[in-house]
Amino acid sequence: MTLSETGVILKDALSIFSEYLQQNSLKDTPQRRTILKHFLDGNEHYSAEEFYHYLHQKGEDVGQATVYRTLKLLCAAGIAKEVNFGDGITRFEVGYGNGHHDHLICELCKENLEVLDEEIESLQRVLAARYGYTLTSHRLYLYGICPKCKTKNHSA
Amino acid sequence: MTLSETGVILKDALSIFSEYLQQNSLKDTPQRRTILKHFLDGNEHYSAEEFYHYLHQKGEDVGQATVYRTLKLLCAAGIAKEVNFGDGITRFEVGYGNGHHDHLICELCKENLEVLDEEIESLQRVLAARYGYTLTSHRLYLYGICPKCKTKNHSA
DNA sequence: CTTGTTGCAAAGGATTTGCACGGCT
DNA sequence: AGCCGTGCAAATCCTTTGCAACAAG
Repeated sequence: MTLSETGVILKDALSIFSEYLQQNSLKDTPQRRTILKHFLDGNEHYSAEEFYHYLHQKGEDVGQATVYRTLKLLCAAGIAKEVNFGDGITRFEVGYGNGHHDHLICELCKENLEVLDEEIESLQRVLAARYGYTLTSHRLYLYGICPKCKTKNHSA
Repeated sequence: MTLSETGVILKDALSIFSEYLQQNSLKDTPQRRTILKHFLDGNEHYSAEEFYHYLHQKGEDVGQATVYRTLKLLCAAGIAKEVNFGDGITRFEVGYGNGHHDHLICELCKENLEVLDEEIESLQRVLAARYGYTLTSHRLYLYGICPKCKTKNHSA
């Protein structure tokens, strides 16, 4: 089940977006709606370019520049978040209705889980405080081998 | 005190590099030695381009392509490591004689501390295992405000 | 001598931007 | 009507690559 199939996130995100646009005297255009709709649908970690192709596969015709511009806009509106797996490509994930999490990425099949451990989260604050820092955010990427790939490689 | 001022790291890194070059039938050129020497000296988180300019400030004349190629080589030899603060630029740090660590970055002054907490490290393994993953590596970036910047902003 | 290396400049991939036209409010 | 958004293509940024001259083993 994708996020938008819940029928809840989509509606809220749409209104958040409309509100954001109004408050910033920006315009509510069909392209922006299209992008938001499919972005919530996808629920993957698209790069701007991947997402552009995804849209075209879905029969939507939106310019590449508009995709880049709108994904940024969605981040500004708090609906999307940038993620960065270390391969130099900026990806985007749904950042609304979906709290903070870290990423657990299989090095073989690239499967990507969103994970969270409160103890780690709080130890990070403690660690930062040890140096006098006040933590504002963090990014944690865990790389490993997923159970499926472990099995596959044993039998191979 | 920079790493190379210890007089120890530099020597070891040089021999590791020579050894690596020999074992891979690669050549020990003046440019490669120059780059390695200043790389250890710098002890910063340079991007390839920054490092290229740094070299030229130091009066060394090495082509940009050679800098890119050699930094990669240093990574392959285990002397350098790529880091990625999330701004889409690949940076390099000394990865030899300097164990694993995470990064604590001040959002205001960009000061960058290398930090480590064993408890966090081990909880990461536990977290991955919870999903059946075997952890191979991870990257943790903590963003916050350093004590100096906190003071500055209070008085301002 | 053979093979790898260098430096240049051109190519590349990802992302941004200038501009004229078209669409919201 | 006025102003913002769109799409295109050109521009930019960072990085890689092809190639001919050159140097290390």
